[in-house]
Amino acid sequence: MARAGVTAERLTRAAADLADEIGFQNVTVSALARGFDVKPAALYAHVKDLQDLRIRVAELALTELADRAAAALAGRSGKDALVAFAHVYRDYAKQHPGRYAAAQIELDPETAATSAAHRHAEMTRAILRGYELSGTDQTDAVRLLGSTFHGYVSLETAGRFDRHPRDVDASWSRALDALDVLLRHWPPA
Amino acid sequence: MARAGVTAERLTRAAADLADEIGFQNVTVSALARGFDVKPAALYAHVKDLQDLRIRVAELALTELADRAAAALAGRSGKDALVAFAHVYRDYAKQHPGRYAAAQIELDPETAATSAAHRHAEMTRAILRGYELSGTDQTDAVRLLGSTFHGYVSLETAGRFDRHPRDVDASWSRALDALDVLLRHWPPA
DNA sequence: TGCAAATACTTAAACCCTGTAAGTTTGGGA
DNA sequence: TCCCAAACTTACAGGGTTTAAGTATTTGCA
Repeated sequence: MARAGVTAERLTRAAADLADEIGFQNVTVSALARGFDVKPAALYAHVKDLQDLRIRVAELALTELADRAAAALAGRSGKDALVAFAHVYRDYAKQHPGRYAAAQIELDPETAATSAAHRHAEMTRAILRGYELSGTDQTDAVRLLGSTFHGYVSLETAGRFDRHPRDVDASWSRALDALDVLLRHWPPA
Repeated sequence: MARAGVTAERLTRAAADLADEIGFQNVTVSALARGFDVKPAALYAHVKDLQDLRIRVAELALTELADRAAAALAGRSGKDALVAFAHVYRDYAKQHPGRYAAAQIELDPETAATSAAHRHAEMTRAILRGYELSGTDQTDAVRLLGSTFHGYVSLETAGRFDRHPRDVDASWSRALDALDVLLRHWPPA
C-alpha cells in the first residue's frame, strides 16, 4: 500500500473543509482519517491531538479572513471601508461556517499573539481612521464594531432572524448605515 | 437500593448547573448519571437523548433570561430600559456561561415558537417604544441591538477583549451610551 | 391488605470516538 | 545495496451514547 501523504497542512485544510460541511464540532479524528484512507492513529504523527487540530483550523480561518479583509480595505476609507470590511466578514462566515466557528475558539495568549488575531483588531482600527476617534473611544468603538459584526453573523447563522419576514440582507445594510452614523456622532464621555 | 428520584426537570436543572461549571459542550449523559448515583442508561427513561436534554437546558435558560429581563424592564423606558436590559443580559451570561451557551443552540421552529425565544424579541421591541422607530426600522434596530449584546458578551466570554488594558465594563457602558444615541438618531432609509 | 401493573433502575452489549505503545512497511539517501 | 527515519497499522485501554431485556420498587386499586 502506497503512503497516503498526510501532512499537518493537508490535514488542517481537510479538517476545515469538513467543518464547513458537517460543522466544526462534528469534525473528528476518525472522520478525517477516513477521508485520507488511513487509520485514526496515523494522524497523531502529524498533529498532537484533536485540540491541536482545532487550533490549526482556527489559525487557518483567521489568516484567510484577515487576508480577505486586508484586500477589501485597500484603497478604501470611511463608510466605504466599513461596509467593505463588514461584507467580507459576513460573506466569509456564510461561505465557511465551519471555519468561522473555528475562528471563535479561545486561543491561549501565545497562539493568539502569533496568529492573525491581532491583524483583525488592527484592521478594525484602520477603519476608524476615517472617523475622528482616539484613545479609549477608539478601543470602545473597535469592541462595539467587532461585537455587532460577530453577533449579527452568529445570530443569523443560528437562524435567529428567520422567524421574521424582514429581509436579512436589508437589515444588515441598514445596520451598517446606523453604525456609520454612530461613528460620526460618537457621544463624548 | 432506594430510587434516586430522577425526573426530566431535575435532570435539566442538574445539566444546566453542570454546564455552568464545566461548559455546555462537556455535559454528558454519563457525568449527569454519576451526579444522581445512577447508571447512564437510567436517564433515557426521562429524556429522549442527549440532544433532547440540551434543548431542555436551552429552554430553561431562555425562560430564566426572559423572566429576569421582564423584571428589569418593568417601570423603565428609554435609555433606562435599554441599560437595564443590557445589564441583565450580560450579567446572566457571566453568571451562567453554560446556560447562556445552551440558549444559543438552534431550535427547530416548533420548539422556538413554544419557548421563551419570542419573549426576548418582544421585550427588545418594548425597549424601542421609548424611541421613535416603526416598521422595518424597528425590526432592524431589534436585530442590531440583539447582535451587539450577544456579540459583546460572546467575545468577552471568549477572552477576546483581554489583550487590551481598557476596562471591559467601561467599554460596555460606553457602548450602551452609543447605542442610545444611535436609536435617537436612527438614519432614514 | 395484598397483589398486579406501571415505573425506575440495572445489566449487557453494540458501536463510536480519543489517544498511546509497539510493531511493520516504505522510501530516500549514503 | 542497505539502512534508518518516517509513515502507517495493529492492538488496546478508557470513555461516551444508546437500545433491549431483565429485575426491583412503588403505586393504585380491588
